[in-house]
Amino acid sequence: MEYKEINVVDRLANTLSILGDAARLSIVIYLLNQKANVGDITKHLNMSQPAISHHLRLLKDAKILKAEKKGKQVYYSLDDNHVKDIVTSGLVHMAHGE
Amino acid sequence: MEYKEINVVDRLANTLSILGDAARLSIVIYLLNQKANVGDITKHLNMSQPAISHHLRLLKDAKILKAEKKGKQVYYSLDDNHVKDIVTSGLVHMAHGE
DNA sequence: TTAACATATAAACATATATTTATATGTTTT
DNA sequence: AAAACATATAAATATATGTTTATATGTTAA
Repeated sequence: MEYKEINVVDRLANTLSILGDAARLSIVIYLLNQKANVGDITKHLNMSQPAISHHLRLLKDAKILKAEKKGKQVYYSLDDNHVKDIVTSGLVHMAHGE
Repeated sequence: MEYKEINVVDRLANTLSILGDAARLSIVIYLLNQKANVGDITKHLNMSQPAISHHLRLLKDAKILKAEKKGKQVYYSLDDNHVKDIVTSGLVHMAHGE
């Protein structure tokens, strides 16, 4: 018997809700083609460092990002390609939409 | 000059946040292959009718669903195929994921 | 080992969101 | 026109979420 029994719809809803925040979505988009550490991301988004860390934790908990410690910085990158398709397909659609 | 100047990222984030709720996502999935009225949806989701109406309004405001009045019932259906790809691709990924 | 740096955590606050209960609006049928 | 029905709206409440400020943890450099 599985550890937690959550259906596909609930899991997808959770993933989409995590992606459904402009700050987090910007982070994910920034990381579509590169990995970056917290300082980089903080500068890129122009937000406070604790706020960024908070969002990064949510993204990591949702298995959207993974973290890799390299000296005193922590580099974040996409955990896999599950989300990449959703985001890029979303971006394409938005670019077309009215 | 445009009425409101919202960039692609903000609009996508908004769409994803609307989809990122289990009740609303269930409604959208239910409507992937059919249109249905509020009563149908209410029975299908086993929620209160006002709660369903509330979610339907959010989905309509986000241009995810459109409404069509037919007698005393209101039929809801996908507004276009923008969202269909996002949801179906999301479902596929979740079905594969761990 | 102390200082400087990078990131994470915690508490506090403000805001947003979902759900219920009650009621209103609009449509058809009798 | 009244009754029955389908849906929408409003107010109230509860809960969740994002941001700030302050501080803690862990790592490298001096």
